[in-house]
Parts: sequence; C-alpha cells; structure tokens
Amino acid sequence: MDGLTINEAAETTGWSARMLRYVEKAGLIEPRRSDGGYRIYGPEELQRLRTLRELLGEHELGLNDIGFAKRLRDEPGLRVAVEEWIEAEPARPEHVATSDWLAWEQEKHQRLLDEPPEPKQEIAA
Amino acid sequence: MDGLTINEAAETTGWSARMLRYVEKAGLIEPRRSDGGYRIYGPEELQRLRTLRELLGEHELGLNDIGFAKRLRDEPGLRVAVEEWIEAEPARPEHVATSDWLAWEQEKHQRLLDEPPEPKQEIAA
DNA sequence: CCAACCTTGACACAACCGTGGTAAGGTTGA
DNA sequence: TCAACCTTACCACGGTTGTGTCAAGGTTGG
Repeated sequence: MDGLTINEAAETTGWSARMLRYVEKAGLIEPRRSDGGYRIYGPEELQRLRTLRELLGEHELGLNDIGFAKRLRDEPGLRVAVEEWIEAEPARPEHVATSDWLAWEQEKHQRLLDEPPEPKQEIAA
Repeated sequence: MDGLTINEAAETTGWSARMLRYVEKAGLIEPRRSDGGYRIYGPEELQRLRTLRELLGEHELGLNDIGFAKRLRDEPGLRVAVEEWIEAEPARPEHVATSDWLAWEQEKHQRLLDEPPEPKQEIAA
C-alpha cells in the first residue's frame, strides 16, 4: 500500500484514528485513498500531522483557527476587512461638535453603505 | 454622560445589550465607564460595533475568529508558525527510498526541533 | 426622591467542537 | 479463505459560543 494506514499513522503522530478523520473533515489534512477507500498517510501527511499537533498545543489553538487562517490566506477581501477592523480607524474629525457626532457618524455609515462603487475584486473559491 | 448607554447603543448598532456585554468580555470593544460604572459608548465604539457586525455577518465569522486575528497580529511567533504550517513544506527529495522515508522524515523533524538558528525575518504589520 | 435605567451573576438552551465509542459492512494480504 | 484492519454512520458527553431572561441591587437625572 506504500504508506501508513490510519491506525499506524495515529500511532506515529500522537493523534487518535478518530481525530485523524476529524482533522480530515476539517479540511486540514486529506490523505490519498487506496483503491478500496482506505486512507493512506505518506511522510508528508505524517509530518504535517505532527507539526499541526505542536502548533495547536503550543498556542492553545483549535482546528477552526487554522481553518480561519487558511481563509485569511485565500480570501484577500476577508483579510483586508479583518485587518481594517482590527487596526480600527480611530480619530474622527476633532471639529465635529459633540452634539453632532451621532448624526455625523450615521451619515458616514450611510455613505459607506450607499457608495460601494469600487467593485472589490473577487477571487473565486 | 456624553455618550450612549448600553441599550441606546444596542438600538443604534443592531446588537442586543446582552451581546454588547458579550462582545466586551470577548475583548473586542470595551467602552469607558461612567463614575457609577455604566458603560458609555462613544461614536468610535458605535462605528466599530456596526462594522464588526458587517464583518461577522458577511463572512460567516465568530467573535473568536476576530480574537484569533488579533493574536495573529500581536504574536509574530504565532503568525509565523501558522503561516509556515499552512504553506506546508511539500516536496521531499525524490531520491529518498520508499523504505527509508519514515526514518528520513523523523530525522528531519528532529533537525527542525534541534536547530532553530535562522531567525526568519519578520514582516511587521 | 424616585422612576427609569444600569450592573453583575445566574439559569437556560440550541448548536457546535473535540473526543470516545459501537455497529454493520467492505478491503487487505498472507 | 479469513483474521485483522478499514469505512461510514451513528450515539454520547463535557465544554464553548451565542443568545435570551430574570433577580437583586446600584446609578442617573429631572
């Protein structure tokens, strides 16, 4: 079969067979299959499984965090949007009177909604 | 009080008061407090609350995703580790015999652990 | 002063995550 | 052939997320 079966892979990587299937369903590591449908883990997969374990353990992450990181890599629109939110635009114009800021920022919000003229380029999945 | 109280903020942002406290506990938006302890939302917070809603809704994200994105920004070691895992080192040398690959990749694993000498250059945000 | 509003803390609940099991049935390889 | 292993599909269970509600008590502002 040229590669490890799921239980062998489990043993050498520290995951359980159950979790290997789960990791696969999460879209992180998808081994090729034998003709009969058996999962076959090659050295690459084994290595990635080990480093994945380290990664999650050392930084208190979950599988979905990695999934999200992949999305950040693959969807530039998403990455930009998230970055922009986090790197929050502080500083509203100082000259806006306190009594006006509600109107001001609502108007701004409206501007942002009304005027999406720049068609952000989409990268099809 | 110069600012909106939690229920007022809820109304203009589309969140519920409950969720505003939740968002705060998640470390995403922490309004200042009145002397008596009331949350006071200024225009900045309101704007961020609105854009946060859009962000989450349009991309099917959760609050923890944003928290994770913040960690990616603030912890370069984490960012690098995640990026390196995702951008997986594929391609093992073709000349490694099939019968040897297990030993080969374990050795590699060991090399990676033992020898972290090259401080990869950091791309500051 | 006092109605209206806020605070924290708790109970509740559906949905999902990470994990383990088990059952019914197909694959492998000696 | 056949034991040993694999597959998918389920049940289960504690923990977390997102959300609402309610109680007991403090704050605000007219």
